[in-house]
Amino acid sequence: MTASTKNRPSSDTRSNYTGPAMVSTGEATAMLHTGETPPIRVFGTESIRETFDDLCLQQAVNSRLAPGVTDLVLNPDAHCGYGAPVGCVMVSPTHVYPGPVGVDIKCSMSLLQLDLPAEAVEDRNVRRALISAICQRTPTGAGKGQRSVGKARHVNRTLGKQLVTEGASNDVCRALGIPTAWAHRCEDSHHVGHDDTESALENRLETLLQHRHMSNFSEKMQQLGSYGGGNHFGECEVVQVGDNDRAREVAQAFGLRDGHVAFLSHCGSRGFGHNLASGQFRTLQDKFDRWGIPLPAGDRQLVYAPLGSDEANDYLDDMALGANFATVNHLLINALVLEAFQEVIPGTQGNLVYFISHNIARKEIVDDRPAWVHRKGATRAMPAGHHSLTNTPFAKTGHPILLPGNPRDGSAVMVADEGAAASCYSVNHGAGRVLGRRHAKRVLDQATVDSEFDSNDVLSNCRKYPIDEAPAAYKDFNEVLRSVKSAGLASEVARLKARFVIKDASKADD
DNA sequence: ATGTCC
Repeated sequence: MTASTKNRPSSDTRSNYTGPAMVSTGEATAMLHTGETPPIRVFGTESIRETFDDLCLQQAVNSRLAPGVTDLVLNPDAHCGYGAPVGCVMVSPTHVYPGPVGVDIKCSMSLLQLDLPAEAVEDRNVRRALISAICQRTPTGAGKGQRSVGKARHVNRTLGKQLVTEGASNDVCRALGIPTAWAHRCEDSHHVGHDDTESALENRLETLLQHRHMSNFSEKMQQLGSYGGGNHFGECEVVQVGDNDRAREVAQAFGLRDGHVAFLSHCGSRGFGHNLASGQFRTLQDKFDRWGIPLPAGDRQLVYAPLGSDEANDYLDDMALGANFATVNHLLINALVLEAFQEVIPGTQGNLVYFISHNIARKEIVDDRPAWVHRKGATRAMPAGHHSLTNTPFAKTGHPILLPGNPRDGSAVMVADEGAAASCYSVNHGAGRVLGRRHAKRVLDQATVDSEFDSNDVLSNCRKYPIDEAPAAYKDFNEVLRSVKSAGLASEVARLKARFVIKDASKADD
């Protein structure tokens, strides 16, 4: 296979599909018809649905028709991905799919509420000092993981093995200086192996460590507490709670403070998760080749494993190992960010509002039976009273949904409504890309992008903001949120207004 | 997403 076709479906992918047949069923809902199988539910206003290009819709159809798939949902932020679109939910009671989890296992959002009033970060010099203190502790960029200041938090091999098998356990949190209470603010603080045991993960890890592609395990553990690159970021926000009684009530239950500073983070499982995901793709693709198993729609990114097989067990174990890394990575980042705030503004206190993934498969009850719900660029959205929230702090309200928008228009905290049942209890994971990276670099102007940050008084660690990450490379966030609200999936609790952004600046000067 | 192909 040549480099140019490697990441895209082969041309015969489209042979049995004559084009999208999208039928509008409401202001922000539609059905995408696949022929024989039930239609795909699509969420998005008409202008949002126009952003779905043919390949994105084709990927949705391919995924819906793949073996063992019983449901597929397309969200307003959907765009082309690997095999399945980014911005979709795929349900299967019988199969697991690495592609519709994604290559960054448990890529997630977290929000730290600080006890600082907005005025505390008004001074540009204070914000510059915060940017510097944070960047010294939570590095950005490929391969970066070494911290230059602060409390020593070296992750040795033993601690690395412990954290990828235990997740955010009390022992792991204590070893890394993470408040143990934060584990209760996680969608999942701990992922177990395919048989629901931790020992399965310990065994799988020992097997992996004998493989060459995992020989850099200790090195990858050093990346704990770092952002990485691409669309990952850290962002200082001012919380603006919605102007209605429900928003105020829910915000209070979430621990959000109107008019106060918060810190939003987006990152995943770094090089470790990438090693695991790419290893799984290679292994499964080799087996499909060797055994002559037909690929769904001829797409190598849609390889799968039937539940109960050794292949599925290994995949689920690898996903859990990567997910545990991502969980502890986010919690450590939040601890480091709090430490940075305390250095610049002594006495600052902070609490984790929530940590929630948008790239993970979870075993959930769908239509009264267990199924693997693959959310690829999609966020779990369970409303008040949902059985899975029993004994969590959010049983009576629904859990926080953290949606990054862009540094110009803000981000959002939402809460699910009853209507979320129609989307397999899911919403979007952000704005969604509207320009590909190469396209963005060609059509967007660096000076315009940078001056927009300046006129909005949003500071950044980047001298030049990465142009393929500019707000204009993403969909209209307000229209995306309007889609979610109008479809009855979730309600807005608060907006987050950016004051400064931490991004990987290393490729911005190309 | 990922030292952007072991």
